[in-house]
Amino acid sequence: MPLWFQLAQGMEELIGSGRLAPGSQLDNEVLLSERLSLSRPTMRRAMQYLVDHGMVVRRRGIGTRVVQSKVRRPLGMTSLFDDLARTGQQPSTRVLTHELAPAMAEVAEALEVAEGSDVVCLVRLRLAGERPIAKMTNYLPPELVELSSDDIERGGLYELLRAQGIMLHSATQTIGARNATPAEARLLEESRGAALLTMQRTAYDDHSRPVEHGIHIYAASRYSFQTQLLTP
Amino acid sequence: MPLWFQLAQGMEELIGSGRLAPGSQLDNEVLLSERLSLSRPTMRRAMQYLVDHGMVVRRRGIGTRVVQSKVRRPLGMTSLFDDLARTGQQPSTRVLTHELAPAMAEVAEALEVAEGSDVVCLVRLRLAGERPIAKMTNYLPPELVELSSDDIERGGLYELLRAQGIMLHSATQTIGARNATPAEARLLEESRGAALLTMQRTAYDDHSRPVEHGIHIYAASRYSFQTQLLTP
DNA sequence: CAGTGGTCTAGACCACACC
DNA sequence: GTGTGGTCTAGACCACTGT
Repeated sequence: MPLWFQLAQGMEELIGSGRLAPGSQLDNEVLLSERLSLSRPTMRRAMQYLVDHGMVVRRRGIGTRVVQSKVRRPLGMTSLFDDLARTGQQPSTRVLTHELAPAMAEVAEALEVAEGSDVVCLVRLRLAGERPIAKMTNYLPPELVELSSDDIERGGLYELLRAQGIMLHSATQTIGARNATPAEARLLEESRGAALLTMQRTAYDDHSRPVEHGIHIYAASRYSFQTQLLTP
Repeated sequence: MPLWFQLAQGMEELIGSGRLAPGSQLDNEVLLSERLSLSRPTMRRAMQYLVDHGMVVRRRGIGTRVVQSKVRRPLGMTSLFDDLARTGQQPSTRVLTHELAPAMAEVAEALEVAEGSDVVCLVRLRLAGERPIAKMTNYLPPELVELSSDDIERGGLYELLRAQGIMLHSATQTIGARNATPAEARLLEESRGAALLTMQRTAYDDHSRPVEHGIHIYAASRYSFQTQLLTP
């Protein structure tokens, strides 16, 4: 583990625990690096990490201050479901469909395969406790991956892909909303025409090959997305 | 302008224009830095920028490859509205309300002021061409900012804040969905009970003071959010 | 002015992937 | 092996802020 990362983790711990108080000013980086017998670039690398994760603000001529800690969220997108999982509500997954099926136009375009060619189609129902909150439909190129339904019920899809040596690199998401069809309302235990959150996502590996396309619907009355973003 | 940034921009340009072909491998960083008479750390700083922006993939022992260019979006969140603006559909803004009003509980909490104390309340209607697509409600601490409705109709709210020396630092967003009330449906020219996309956002300046809280609703049939994200 | 972070250099060694 | 990116060091100068 790199020195600078250990350093950053240590400081993150200090900030998170409040031993470095929100709003307080850190010592300057030259002093800090001397005190820890590190070079300044190493110290700066750790500082950069803290800045990138929104934990401190640095200004030339002024110094480095710990950000007033709001709700500390990881960057990027999290969901209510993650929060539920953390706060103890039993989340679970039920596999509804797991089969080879011909790709619809949208899927074929996203996965860059011929329309109508076979792709892995996976439909899962996500539950919090006893109540369903999302229907997640995923499509994967068939040659990439060998999945068992058991594995899928247990862990996340992305962990499985990673375990097969597929390095995820980037993804594009579209978040929208629409009214539920009667069947969807029934499945998610919502009323007729209830508002649904929708998300489509295409994930790419580090060769820019599409690895997964998902079309998901969420019961909006019990689900939302949170993002924390830093203005660049 | 820093050397490494000019370098990064130059390479970004080369990649964007296709003179560095997608999928092609770059020369190793030692060679590149020698050829340009730069130190390796400077070259690495530029490379890091390209990695952070998803333009290249680097792997130890392998090399640096240009990512296959998908739709090149900026990182973070963009919206259909931005796309409309770029593709020429006339976007416009109409100020519906601009007044001092007592803060509701949600707003008071977000802006960290006493419930019922006065805050600037700003309600805008966003239109694409002739059709309304969003109702945006913003609350701002009254002492922070002096706004004219004219300014607001012309430019974005964030540009105005920046012009007043307020440095935005971070924001938290929650994206959800719900059914439109009759009044909302009428305003956005949607049918009764139509699905709406909702977004609440609180923005903070670099002293971690809340600077703005927004409660926005979007006509989901004509609006969605896009995000491009890199797996860290 | 003194103090801060930002940039840049020159060189060393290490960890990993492929042959 | 050989070649790649990743880490670390030591030191220099610059740009900005506040006094």
